[in-house]
Amino acid sequence: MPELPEVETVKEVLKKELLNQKILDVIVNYPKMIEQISVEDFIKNLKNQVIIDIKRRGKWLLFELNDYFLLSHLRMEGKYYIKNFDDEVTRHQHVIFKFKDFELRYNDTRKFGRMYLLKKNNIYNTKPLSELGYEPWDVNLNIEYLKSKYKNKKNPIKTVLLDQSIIVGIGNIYDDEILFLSKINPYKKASDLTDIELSSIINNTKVVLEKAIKLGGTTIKSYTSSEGVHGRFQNELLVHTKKECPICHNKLNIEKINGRSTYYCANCQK
DNA sequence: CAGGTCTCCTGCTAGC
DNA sequence: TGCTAGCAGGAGACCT
Repeated sequence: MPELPEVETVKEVLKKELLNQKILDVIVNYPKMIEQISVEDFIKNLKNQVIIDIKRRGKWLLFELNDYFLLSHLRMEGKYYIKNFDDEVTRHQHVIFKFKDFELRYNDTRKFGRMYLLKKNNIYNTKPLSELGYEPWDVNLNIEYLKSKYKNKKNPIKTVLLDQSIIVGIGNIYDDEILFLSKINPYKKASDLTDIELSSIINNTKVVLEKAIKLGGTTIKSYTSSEGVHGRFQNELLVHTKKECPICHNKLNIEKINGRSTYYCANCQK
């Protein structure tokens, strides 16, 4: 499941292939994937646009074109494949972008991914990007900021860390890793966290995500960032998917918190 | 405003 | 062996 490091990896892989390439045609096999505008307009507006840059904001991929930004959220299983024209189109390849010498195919088994095509001006102040909180490395992400955001949050910190309007990029896997490194029990109410705990969360978010980016993300089950690209961070996971605490060797708790499977050590995380 | 629940999807798995 | 019910999960919609 793509979280920030996986999207960062996809971005880098796609930049190598797609910069300065002109979109010649687009095929949409699953219209619900396109938000806000009709498939007809989506295709019409994309034709002849050149990919000037590819950026990332939170878990969103941003394809910068001449006149638009194409936003793509991979959600659970979205992947981009570079294919030849005559490669077989499988049932999970929902959007196909045709370039001069190859095709870019958006593949998504569960069809949860979404795309927006937005006029270029002011995209960071337009939904969906306007709803996002700080990047983990933003200097504005500090204890005072988290305190103000968490003040009225009675939900478990496990749940609140997933809230993209506060900090972007954390998904269910890295959430568990961050809380383990911070020695914080996932059930602890966000509003009850001390300054030291908030500081730990800020630091460990950066530590975990930076390391995952260096290793090309995490490959669990079906998720690969791009065809043939496998992350290696899964080898570094401390608690998520694990059975035993790497520090005290107690058996890890595996429980559902607000519907999300959560791995933690009840002994080390207070 | 905060929080709970439902929804979207399909592949996989536990259980019979 | 073959079937099905149930589960996984990011984020938005909708309700309280």
